[in-house]
Amino acid sequence: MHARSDTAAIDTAVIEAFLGYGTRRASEVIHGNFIRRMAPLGLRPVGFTVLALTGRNPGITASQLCQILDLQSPNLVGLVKQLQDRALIERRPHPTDGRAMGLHLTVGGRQLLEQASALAQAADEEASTLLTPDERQTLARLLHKIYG
Amino acid sequence: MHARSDTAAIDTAVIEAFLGYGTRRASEVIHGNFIRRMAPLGLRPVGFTVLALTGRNPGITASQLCQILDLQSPNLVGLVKQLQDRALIERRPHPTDGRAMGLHLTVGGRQLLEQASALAQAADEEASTLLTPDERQTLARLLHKIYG
DNA sequence: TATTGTTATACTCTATAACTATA
DNA sequence: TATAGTTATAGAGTATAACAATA
Repeated sequence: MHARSDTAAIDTAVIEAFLGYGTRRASEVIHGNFIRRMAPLGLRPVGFTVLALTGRNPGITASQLCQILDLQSPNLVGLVKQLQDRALIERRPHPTDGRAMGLHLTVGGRQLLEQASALAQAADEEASTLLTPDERQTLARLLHKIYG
Repeated sequence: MHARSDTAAIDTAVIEAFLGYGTRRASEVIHGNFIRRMAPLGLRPVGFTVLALTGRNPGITASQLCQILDLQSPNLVGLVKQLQDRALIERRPHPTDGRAMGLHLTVGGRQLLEQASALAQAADEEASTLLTPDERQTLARLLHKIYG
């Protein structure tokens, strides 16, 4: 459908009062920007966060990523495998835990992360043109009080 | 996995700076509260918003719902059908457009919406206990500047 | 010609159960 | 006994193409 029906007279205040609705809709807007801009790099939101966390925390494990990003480990396996196949990350034996593998960025992974970070920043800014820098910082702080 | 690895030493600031990350994570927290609390009522987030919008805007069409909620119409068909099968909403011919059907709440639908609204409010509050009433209002306002 | 609503279908994301190897 | 990582699988959410009826 190519919807063009008139919605001007519809009262939406009843759902916009909910933070669950506002966070979801705002998330989808930025998510859409992100997907579109990051498509040429072959990165999706979770893949980007994995690259970013690995870049800042060399040797991080899949288990730690799952805890921080609230992922189920079976869903991370394939993603890590893809990043490894693309030679963006390496898996090395964990120095003290024989069960675990430490993740590290390759040179190519670090280069891609730099490009991706700029695009992620652009996706953020595209969605928040109506916000002042102060408001953006306030928004990030209030959101962290919910998920942190 | 039952992750309990130590994440205290992990630097997460690099991703928490992004509004895309913050909105997504906050959305997932409230979403989880919502799903858990709303399960006994058999309502999911989108189903709730459809009931709420229909309750406040009797005669609203599927096309209008799709525009407001940013849904693809094929994905709304089954949901409306379910709500209709549960006798929560009725579809009546649109007064001026022979193609469209106007949606209306039944008495049971209005009763369920009342219960669901209270649970949705509880899901919001459970997630925002660290926010003052002022901060919650500010958060809703800033989010609306992104998705509105 | 465009829009409403529909069916069928595919793709992504997420969740659960069960397994191994190691702690 | 518990955790790290893996496999297989199922469910939910979302997307596109194509269609009939009406504007």
